[in-house]
Amino acid sequence: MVTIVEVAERAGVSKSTASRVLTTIQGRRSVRPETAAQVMKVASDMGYQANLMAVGLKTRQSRLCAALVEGLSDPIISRLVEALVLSCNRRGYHLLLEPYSRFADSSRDGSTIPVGVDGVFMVGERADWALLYELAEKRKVVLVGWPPVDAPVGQVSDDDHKGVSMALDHLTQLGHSQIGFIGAARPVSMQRRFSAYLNVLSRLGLVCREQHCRVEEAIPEPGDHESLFSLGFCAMEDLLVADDPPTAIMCANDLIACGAVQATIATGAQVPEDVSICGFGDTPPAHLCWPPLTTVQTPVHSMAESAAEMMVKLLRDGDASSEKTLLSPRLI
Amino acid sequence: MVTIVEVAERAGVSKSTASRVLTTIQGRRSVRPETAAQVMKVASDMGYQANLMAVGLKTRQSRLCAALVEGLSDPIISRLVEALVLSCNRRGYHLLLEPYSRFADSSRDGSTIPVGVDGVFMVGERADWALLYELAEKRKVVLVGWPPVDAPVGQVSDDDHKGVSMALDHLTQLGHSQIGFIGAARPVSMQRRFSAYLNVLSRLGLVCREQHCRVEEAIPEPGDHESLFSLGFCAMEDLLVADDPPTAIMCANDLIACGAVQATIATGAQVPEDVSICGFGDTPPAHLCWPPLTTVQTPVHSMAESAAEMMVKLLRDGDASSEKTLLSPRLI
DNA sequence: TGTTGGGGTGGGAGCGTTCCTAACATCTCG
DNA sequence: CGAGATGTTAGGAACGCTCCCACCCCAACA
Repeated sequence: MVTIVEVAERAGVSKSTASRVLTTIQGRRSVRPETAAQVMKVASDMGYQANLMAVGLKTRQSRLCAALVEGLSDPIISRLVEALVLSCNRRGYHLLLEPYSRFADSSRDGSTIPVGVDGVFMVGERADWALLYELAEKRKVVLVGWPPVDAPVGQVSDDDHKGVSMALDHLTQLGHSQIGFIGAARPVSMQRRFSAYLNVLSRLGLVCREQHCRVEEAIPEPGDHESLFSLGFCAMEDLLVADDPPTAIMCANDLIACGAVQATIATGAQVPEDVSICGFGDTPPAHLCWPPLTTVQTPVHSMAESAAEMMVKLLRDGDASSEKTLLSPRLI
Repeated sequence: MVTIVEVAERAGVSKSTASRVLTTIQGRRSVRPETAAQVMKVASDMGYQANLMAVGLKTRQSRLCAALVEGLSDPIISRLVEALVLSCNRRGYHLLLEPYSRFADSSRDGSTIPVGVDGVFMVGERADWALLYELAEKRKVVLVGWPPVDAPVGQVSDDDHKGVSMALDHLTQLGHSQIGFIGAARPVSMQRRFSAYLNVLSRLGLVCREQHCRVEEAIPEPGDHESLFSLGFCAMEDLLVADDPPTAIMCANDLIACGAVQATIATGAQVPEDVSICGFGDTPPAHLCWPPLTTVQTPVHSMAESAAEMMVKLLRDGDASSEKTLLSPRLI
């Protein structure tokens, strides 16, 4: 472990000068070029790396952010987190992974997030408002993938309405007019997708038949693939045996869509010849369906990029105003 | 931000005493019970939380570990990481998520792991030996899910051989004798599964026919679901049209198995009536197949638990000896 | 020649902890 | 009743760093 004083001694300068050279990003602040070069050389020769703890203690910022995530095994979440790590690193920040459910267990006071982390990303779509407000009091918070909320925190989300709209446009262009929906009443993202579905349908001049929609009341656990899959499977079985079944189905996410596809195939029908099925999220499961699923791609990379950018801006400017970014998805 | 001196002042003691009370885990070291209780009360009233940076600077340990992971979007990896976070937290450690690929980009000198993190988990099955040895020089390293390696690092892995053995036992009990295999030549886990397959087959007194095996040379990227899926799909299509096709297939992982199942169904055959298909990993995709896949469950939770335990032991005892743990999977 | 000014540099305090050492109080026993 | 043992507490240095402040030197100017 080589310290800055050792570097300074070897370079024949004081630790102040060494510090000045080593911490200055670009704007030189009055240090002779030769001195700077010398310090730089010695530092890299000795393999000097600043001690995170000491810097953090002194400057009162750790360049550490926490990512509060619930259900990392959810494919879309894991892709989002993966992208977020990269985006943060690119800006000189490291990411601390904190599970969310733990807060529900404990006194949910957020105290398990160590003092010293600069900011917190809350990623997922399950909202714990109490925790959010508490966290926002002492730290910068950026919500990723959450539904819009009225709080002084940064927010990045994908545009569900636009995604649904794109999907339904696509389906009507294929000639469908009887378009059903399968989803759940919660979490909020699914709820929003359903209302977007209703909304877009009326815009397109189509009627929504109640018997073409299945919105389950049971709230699936995050990351619980099986129950989502079987939700789609059962709902689809149900829809297919009814009179006058829909010719196309919009699903609230890919897992549900996979279930729906399998159910359709199990009854002997063809996808997409007999029924068109559209998913949402462009998660890995979408690639595991055969035939491949049509799906709305959540823009994980640009979401992560925006979130990280928003965080550094929040941290730099201390701007507490609630900034919101909505990103458009793409149809695959 | 409330410091320990403020707590001490309010409690009417010196900061030393406050520190003694607050840091002592259980074994009381000579502080009067009433004093301790008083300090405790004041601390919790004021919402005192020790400053991570200061503690880290002083004690020279941060209670921070880095998880070097490649391909978080791989379902088994994300489940493993999720479990690892929990296991670490339970032991008072926080987990820093670091992408792996970044090291390949940069000078792969591991310098992006901030000074101060106590230990590094390397999770995945893609081995970068150079990086490993370099890391192991200055830090405690625990390998999770890696193939066994001869280095002074902790190692936790699942028992591939046993898993394959269990699966093949199961298949033979169902009456199969013509058991094929689909996999790839890399990463090492797949390679090991194939050799386990050959091994177990001969133990069972069965012959391995070359035309029943497909071991692809192309190495799939971690987290690349599509290529694994299509690998399984194509290989299975191939196997089914051959003369005297196998009646059962052991796949090197779940994604491949999913592809194989879909390919079988696409040709009009029934699973498992006509062909039995077995996966490996018990990843979410296994639940998305219809009919549900038989699979070998990787014991992610116990792997994470062992890895975390091994890390704290390594950190505590400074024991550099290479400890290895093999954990048995379960058949689902 | 004395004064100013500014570029370049060193000294040192202090960030919030932990922990070593010394001091003090109380008790035990010869 | 005093020496030593024991238990409890306070003081202060140190961890590695940043940054404020003071300092020095030399050119420029009066």
